[in-house]
This record gives sequence, C-alpha cells and structure tokens, in this order.
Amino acid sequence: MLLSYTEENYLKALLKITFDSGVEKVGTNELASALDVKPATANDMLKKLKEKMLVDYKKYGKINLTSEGKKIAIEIIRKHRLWETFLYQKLEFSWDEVHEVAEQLEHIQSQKLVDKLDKFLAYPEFDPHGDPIPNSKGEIKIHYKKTLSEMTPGNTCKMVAVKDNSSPFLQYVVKVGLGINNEINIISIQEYDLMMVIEVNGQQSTVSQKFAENIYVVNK
Amino acid sequence: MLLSYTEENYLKALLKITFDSGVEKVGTNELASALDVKPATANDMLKKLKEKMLVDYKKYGKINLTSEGKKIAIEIIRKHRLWETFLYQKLEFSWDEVHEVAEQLEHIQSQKLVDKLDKFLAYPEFDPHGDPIPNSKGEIKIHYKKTLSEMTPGNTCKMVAVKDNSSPFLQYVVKVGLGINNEINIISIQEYDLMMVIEVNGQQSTVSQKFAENIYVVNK
DNA sequence: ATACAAAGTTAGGTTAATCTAACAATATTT
DNA sequence: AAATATTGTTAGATTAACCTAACTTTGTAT
Ligand SMILES: [Mn+2]
Ligand SMILES: [Mn+2]
Ligand SMILES: [Mn+2]
Ligand SMILES: [Mn+2]
Repeated sequence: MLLSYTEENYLKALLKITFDSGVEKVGTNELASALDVKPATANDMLKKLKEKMLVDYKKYGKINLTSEGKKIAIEIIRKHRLWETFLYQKLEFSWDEVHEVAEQLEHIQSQKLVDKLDKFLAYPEFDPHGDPIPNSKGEIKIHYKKTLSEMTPGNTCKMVAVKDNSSPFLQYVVKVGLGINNEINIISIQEYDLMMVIEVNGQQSTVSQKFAENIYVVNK
Repeated sequence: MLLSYTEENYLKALLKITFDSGVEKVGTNELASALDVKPATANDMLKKLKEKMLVDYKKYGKINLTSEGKKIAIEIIRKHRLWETFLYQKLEFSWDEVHEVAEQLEHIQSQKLVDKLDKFLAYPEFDPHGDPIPNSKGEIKIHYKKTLSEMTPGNTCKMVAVKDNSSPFLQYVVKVGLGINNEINIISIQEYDLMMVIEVNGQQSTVSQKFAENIYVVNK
C-alpha cells in the first residue's frame, strides 16, 4: 500500500503511544497532541486510515492499529532506527542529532534500501538511544527495563536506553558523564525532592527525579 | 530558505534543462513536460518561484534561474549524485537502480548530512553515471564531452558518462559489455542507418545511433 | 500581411492536510 | 442524578499542488 508521509506519521504515532503508555487504546486528543495537530485534523485522518483498514475505530470509541497498520508502523520505526544507527556509526553524528534527520529518512520508500542498509550496518539490534531495532520480519526484542528512578541506594545498574529523545536531554546526559552501557551506582536519594546522587566511572553527580525517570537501566 | 519538495524539483528541472540543452532560456511547456505536469501547473509554480526571487521571468517571456535559484538547484543535484554514489559504492546497488531512490533522498534537509556523506565517500568527483558531483562550494567540474555517435571508424575513445539515465538503457549498456572508463574502438559505421560496430574489451557489438548518442566519450 | 499553429496564461475546480468554531457524547464530580 | 468538565465530531474555510477548458500572445508559413 502506498501511503503519504503524513499517513505514515499517524501510524507511527499510534504505535509509539501504545509502546510508551503500555495501553492498547488511544484517544483522538492524545494522538493529535502527539502529532502536534488539532483533534479535528486527527479525526479526519482517522476516518481515512479506517477506510484503508489500517486502524480499527468507531465514533467516540478508542483507536487501535489493525495488524496491517501495525506492520507498517513497525517498518517505519525500523527504518527510523536503522537510519539513526547509520548516522551515528558511519557519519559521526552525535546521539542528540540523529533523531531529527531520521524523521525525514524514515519515509524513503525502497525495500531494497532498508535491507541493504541493515546489512551494511551488520544487522544492528539497538539504535544509538538503546531502543531495539525491529528485524526484517518486524520482530522487536523487548527486554524488560526499569528506570533509574526505581533504583535504591546501594543498587548497581547498567544504563541501557533513554526515554526522552530530545536534544537538550541527550546533551545533558552526556554532560553528567552518562552513556549507554555505563555502570551506575546509586549513592543516596534525598527524601524530600527525590534528588539522586549517582556514581558513574568514579564521578559523582546529582540528578533530579525527572532526569532519573528518563534513563532506562537493568539491574546488575 | 525553506522550500517544499515540489519547489525543489522545479528548480532542479530548470537547471537540468539548461545543462542538457545548453540554452539558458527555458519555456513553460518544456518545463512542464520535464516535470510531467500540465503547463498551467508549471505556470502557477513559476509565479510562486518568481515571488521568492528564485526565477527570473515575465509573462510570455522565457524562464531563467536567479543566482540564488541556481545555487539551490546545484545543491540538490549535489545531494542527488552523492546519494547515488553512496548507494552504488556502499550499499551495492546497481547503476540502474540508484536514480529512483536518489530522487527521494535528494530532498532530505540537513547540511550536516550532506557534508558528512561527502566526507564518508571521500569527496567523490563523479557519480555512478559519470556525472560530475558539485563540491561544497557549488563548483562543478565540467569536462568537455563528445558522444559516441560523433566518433568515426579507426577512432579509439573512452566512455566517461551516460546521457540517458533510465533503467532500461543502463541495463542495455551493461549487456553490450560497456561501462564507465571502458576503452572503445570504432570498427565501422553503416552509412544507411548509422549503425556502429564497436569493440570493447575484445568483444564486438553493433549499436544504433540512438544508443551511441547517449554514451559520452573522450578521445584517446 | 493574414492566417494558422504553437506557446503561454487565466479562470475555476479538486484533493490532501490543515485550521477554527460550534456542537455532541462521554466521563467525572458534587 | 444533575452539573460540569473532558473528549470527540462536524461544518466550513484555507493552502499547496495539481487538473481542464477557454483564452491570449507570439511565432511561422503561406
Ligand atoms: Mn528517534
Ligand atoms: Mn532512537
Ligand atoms: Mn540520477
Ligand atoms: Mn547520476
């Protein structure tokens, strides 16, 4: 099926929302705000996507991707993450620069290009932000993740991904001395405001709860 | 200046026409047919591009790119040819497959991407079809070319580029055993229909005038 | 120098994607 | 259960990029 750039973004947003919230059902306002359009606009598009059998939805009801819609959405996320990996690994982009360009590149239509890119990158499993890259069959390796904010003093964990992909956040993470695969020791947590003192590579830093909620870790 | 995908294609088409025809002045119908739209459509866009000071043109007059318009058009051609080179050299695309994908990739907006790609490819001077790649300053190495059809029996020349970039033609070129940098001996030319017998790598082939007109060569 | 042909323009219409403003349905609170 | 707030829908308008059909200008040939 040939979809427009815009239609693709709606499908991707729907999948992203369910990934992030864990809930299958999505609302019109939620979708609209994720895409930075008005609810009326999203509503129009929803009718069109329903017509194309890519979403499951009825008036005043919740929105669901059909399996076909989901398949397409995963393919777009696959392309997005492969391109991010390419920019990061081959073209020396920093991890806070890749997302914006990948937002454009993910819409290039060429199955061959995706396959060849995947091969060129030696079939990477994770993108520069630690997010899993769906394979050519659309399978995603979802490994259970906790956030740094769930850790307690004395814990040691390893950073595996970031939740917030915005450039300011990513730059801040680097400034704190943190990166994917770094080991983190939780030194202490301030009761009052949940500020956390952590140690990475022998360097201590104090981070806010908001910050800690955006760092994915696995226990050591 | 932020231009739409479509506006970029109009600028590129204008430059291409002047390159191919050698003439600076372009007509509305010519432009429309190059873009596969109706003259009325091209006329609308011309007004818009004039407003943005990217083309020089007045009612019933001929069309010219302004220097700003030309600069942008060259940048798009630079991106197109860099991407073709990337696909060909790094992703193992064949030379008849690269153009179509590059038509999409040339519209990706990121100065950094272009610069990094150029560096990654070690600042290539020519694309897979032998066309010169403009450098980061917009300079193009135009080396004087003749077509194979201008050669006479006894001449030896070297193929440097192709004029027609269509997939069927490029595949045919390969079938004849021809490629960029191959040495060609002109064996004979049929007076009546200008069919040409050539020798490449010891292999003789007979090619039509139409074919010969689409192969660029330099004398040996 | 007309007449005809080719080239270019205008007017009016369509579709995709967006908006605002008004309205309707559903959910939450008192 | 009624009132209120939230959420979702509809109607009508706008813009970009396209179209067809009719018209005008320019170029060519008799
Ligand atoms: Mn991203
Ligand atoms: Mn990512
Ligand atoms: Mn090309
Ligand atoms: Mn080329």
